[in-house]
Amino acid sequence: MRPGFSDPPVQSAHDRVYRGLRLQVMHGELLPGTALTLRGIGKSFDVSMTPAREAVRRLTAEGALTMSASGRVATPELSNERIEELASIRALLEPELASRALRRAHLALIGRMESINEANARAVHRQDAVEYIRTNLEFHRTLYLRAQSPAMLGLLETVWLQLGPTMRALYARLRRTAAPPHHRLILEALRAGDDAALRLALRTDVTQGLRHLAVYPGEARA
Amino acid sequence: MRPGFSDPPVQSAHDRVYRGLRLQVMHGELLPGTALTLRGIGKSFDVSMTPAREAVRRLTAEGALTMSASGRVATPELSNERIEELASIRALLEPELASRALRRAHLALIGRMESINEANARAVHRQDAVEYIRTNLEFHRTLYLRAQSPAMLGLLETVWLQLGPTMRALYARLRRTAAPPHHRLILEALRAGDDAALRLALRTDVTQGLRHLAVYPGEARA
DNA sequence: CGGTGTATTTTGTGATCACAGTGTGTCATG
DNA sequence: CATGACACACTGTGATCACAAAATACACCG
Repeated sequence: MRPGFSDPPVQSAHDRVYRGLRLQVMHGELLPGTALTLRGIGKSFDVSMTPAREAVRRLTAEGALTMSASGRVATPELSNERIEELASIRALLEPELASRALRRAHLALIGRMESINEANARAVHRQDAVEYIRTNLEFHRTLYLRAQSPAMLGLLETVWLQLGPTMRALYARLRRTAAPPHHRLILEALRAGDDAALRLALRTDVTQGLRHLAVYPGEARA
Repeated sequence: MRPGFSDPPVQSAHDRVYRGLRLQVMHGELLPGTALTLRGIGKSFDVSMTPAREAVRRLTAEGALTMSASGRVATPELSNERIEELASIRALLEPELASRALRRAHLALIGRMESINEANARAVHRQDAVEYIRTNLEFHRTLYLRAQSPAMLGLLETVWLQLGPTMRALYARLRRTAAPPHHRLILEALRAGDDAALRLALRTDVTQGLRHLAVYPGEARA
C-alpha cells in the first residue's frame, strides 16, 4: 500500500546507491563540505553515472547533500541559524513521536532500547563518533517506530540526514567522555508511563546535544 | 548559500520539469491515482526522459508522487490514517511557524494576507478548486515566510505536496459555498499580537479543513 | 459467449556519448 | 619571485539506445 518505504526486496541500482550514501551521510561518515562526484560515486558502487545521479538528486531533495549553482555536489555546511532551526524541529517532532509511542511501548521495547543504549555507551568509551551517532539514532528510532506515524518519522529522518555531517564534526571536536546524556530519563519515563516527563526528557536530550554548536564561529557569515 | 530553494535564475531542464510538476501536484491539478509516464512528462515539457526521470525521482523523495514496485509513477492515494497523520503534522508545524512570524508581522503583511484571502473567497464563489487551494496555501505561506525558518517551512511544503491531490478530491466533492473558514480569526490574532489565539486559530483552521476526509470509506482496506 | 493463453505495445532502467561550463594547474612574462 | 593568462582535465547535463519487465490487447479455445 505504501511502496518505496519499508520494502527490503527491491534492489535497483540507484536504490543501492541511494541507501548507501544516505547511511554514510546520516551516520556522519562524511564531514561537512566533503565534495562528491557522480563518476566517483558510480565507481565506488560499481554503476554508471545514471543511478548515481538519481541517488544524488533524491538526497539533495532531502537536504542530505547540496548542489552548487554549477552542479557541484557536497555535504552541507550548515550555518548556526540553520543548526538551531533543525534542532528546534527535532524538539518539536521527537516529543510528539515519543508521546505517541508511549502507550504502545511494552517492556520488550524498553529492553531493546536499553541494549542499544549500552552499545551507545561503549561507542562513547571507544571514541567512535560514527558508531555513537548510529546507535544514538537507533535508540530514538526504535522508540519512534512504535508511534505508528510513518510520515512524521520520515520527516524527522530528513532532519537527521541534514544534521549528519555536522553532528560528526561536532562530536569529533568535543570529545565526550561521559555516557549518553538523558537517555536514562527517557527510559525511566517510559517505564513509568509518564507522558509529560517523557516529552521533557526528549526535548532536553535533543536540545542539549546540539546546543554546544553555536560556540565556535569560525565562518560566521550571515 | 542554499541553492535550489528560492533562486529563480537557474533554469536547467530538469528543474523546469520539477517545478512544473510540483505546482501541478501541490495545487491539486492532478487527482489521486493519476498515472504518469516519463516519456509523457518529457513530451509535455519538451525534453527527453532523462530530466523527467530526475524530476520524478525528486518528487517521489518528497512524497509528491509514488512509484509502484515496477516503477510506475502516479499521484498518491492516501489512506485515511495517512491523511490524519499529515493533518496532525500540519497542526504541529503551522502554529509554530505562525508564532515565529508573529513578532515580525507588520501591517503591510496583514494587508497582503487580506487581499489573498479575498482572492480565495472569490475562488470559493467561482467553485474553482485549484485556485482555492492555491490561494489558501499562499495565504499560509505568506505568513510563514516571515518566520525566517526555511527548514521548517520546507518540511511543511513537503506535507502540503503530499496532500495536494487528496485536497483536490476533497474540495471537489463537498462543494464549499461558505467563505474560507478560520482565516478571519488568524488575521484578528495577528493584529492583536495574541500568540495563544494565533496558534489556536491555525490549529483549528488546519484540522477543520481536513477532518471531513475520513467520512466516505469507499476503499477502506487496512 | 466467457476465460485463458500468447503476442504486441508500453514502460522504466541503466549505459554511453557528445557537449558546455568550471576549476585547476602550469608556464611564460614582467 | 610574483602575477597573469592559457590550456587541459574534470564535472554535470541531456539525449539516445538496448534491454527486460509489465501491462494491455487480442485471438483462440472450451
